[in-house]
Amino acid sequence: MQTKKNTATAPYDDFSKFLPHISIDCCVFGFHENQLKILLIKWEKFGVWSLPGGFIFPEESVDAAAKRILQERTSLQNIFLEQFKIFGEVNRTNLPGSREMLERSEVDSQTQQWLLQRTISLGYYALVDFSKAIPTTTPLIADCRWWDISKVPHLIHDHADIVKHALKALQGHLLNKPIGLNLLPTKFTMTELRRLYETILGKTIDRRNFEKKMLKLGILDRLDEVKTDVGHKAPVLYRFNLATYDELLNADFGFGF
Amino acid sequence: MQTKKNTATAPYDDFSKFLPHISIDCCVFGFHENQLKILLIKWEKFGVWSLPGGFIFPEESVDAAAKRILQERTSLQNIFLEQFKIFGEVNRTNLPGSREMLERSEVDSQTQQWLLQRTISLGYYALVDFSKAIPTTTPLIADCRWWDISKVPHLIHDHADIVKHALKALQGHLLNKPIGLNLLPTKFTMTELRRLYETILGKTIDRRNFEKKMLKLGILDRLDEVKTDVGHKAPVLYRFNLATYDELLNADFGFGF
DNA sequence: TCAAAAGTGTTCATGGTACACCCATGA
DNA sequence: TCATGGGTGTACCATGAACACTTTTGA
Repeated sequence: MQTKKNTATAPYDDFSKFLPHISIDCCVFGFHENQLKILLIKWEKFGVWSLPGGFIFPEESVDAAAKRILQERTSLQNIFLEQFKIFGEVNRTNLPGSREMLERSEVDSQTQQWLLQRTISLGYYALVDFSKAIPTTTPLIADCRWWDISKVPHLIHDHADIVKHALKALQGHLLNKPIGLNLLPTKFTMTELRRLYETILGKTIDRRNFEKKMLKLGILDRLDEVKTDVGHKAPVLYRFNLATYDELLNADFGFGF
Repeated sequence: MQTKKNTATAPYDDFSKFLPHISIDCCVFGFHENQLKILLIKWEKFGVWSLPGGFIFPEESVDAAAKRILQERTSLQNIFLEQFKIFGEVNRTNLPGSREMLERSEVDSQTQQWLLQRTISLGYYALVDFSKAIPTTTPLIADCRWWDISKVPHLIHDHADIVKHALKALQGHLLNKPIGLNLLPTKFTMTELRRLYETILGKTIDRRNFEKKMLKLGILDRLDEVKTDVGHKAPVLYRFNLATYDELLNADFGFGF
């Protein structure tokens, strides 16, 4: 796995350039080896893992800020982003442990205050093609890497809660947002697509019924190409048909009525 | 319709008590005479209609702020609230027209600055029992009343857009949030429930099939009571069975797989 | 030759949709 | 007595769920 270093980023003392009391936290999901992955960062001075996040410039829309933050972390343009929840409890950045952690670190008191102050976090999730994202560190961020969703380490503040809610949102959006399109590489097998659904929903799905249903949706193009070197019968590759996929997403859902 | 006056509210010059750059805007929905209604306020000094909204105190959670804002406007406790979208464009509070409107008003320049500054709005919708909410004015708010959702007047800033997104969220939540429970009075007829669904979805639903499906869900108790004085055969009244309703909402939705 | 996953169809049960007639009530 | 909506059942169709055997490939 590739990791990039980016040394051209804002130092601590630039926080005053941002809007106060508002942050963005992002759950970046990827899919690799039939596992759902999440991108986490480790703060250099605190030695604690956290969701990638950041703050908003006064002349920048919230969506643009989220995009900027993620570009910095993944080196990707055009990331699929969804805002899923606001985390607005008064003490979420000042829980037992947060203050102690900061005080133990070598961070100046002005920065400590910024990081401990009451902050409303806007929760986004992002879907990226695992094979194209390049986890990128910056001077403040000692590590940035993928974690299996079932093995995330202890996280700062309420970030474990944020991940939980992001997963729930992802489940709810599986049928009406382009989740597969954004998490899979351009060409994929039916089994890879099914594993993605199984991982997100947390249950197994009948192989034949899944294929029938997916093909009937009309959003997949079957390619004249198979995936070889897999140790068994070579499976056919598919890709999403963007035109019909868009049509489907824009269609009404009927809601059963 | 009852309207209450509340004279004990913060004057203009108290804005500095709130967190800057963040506001809450609420789409309060009610249901009356088979029509979906929305509660709007009219600013005294600007003469323009707007969503009820407000700001957040430093020591108050976002949800608590939304609750407080709505209690002030409806005199209701325990309002059903859902955060549905963030409105984060840079110029959303400073669109063509906003500045002119404020300059024409008699509002002091400090207040003008507060109202025109870049503000991220957290969009909530609320569902209330129309018959129990009491639209309440305050010294700054000259009018507060229900509008038919199809007849909302011109609104300040991007509030028309906020309403549009709230409606879409409401449609999406119709099957997995307690929409009917919160919009209808305790006792209601099957037709009233169906009209609510029809209004929100914007389409007609077969009367017999709707009743069958609703009853099969097992969330309705049929009462030994009818609604009289209706000019036709007296319809049976129902009420929601909270226990089975909760069970249903907490259940998985299957997502078709 | 063995292990692992691919490819492929049918049956059954459930749920959705379409549809029409008589009844009770208040004006 | 009339207008309005209430109450009720069936037939057809579409969709979902369950389920097993043969084939291909790489190790």
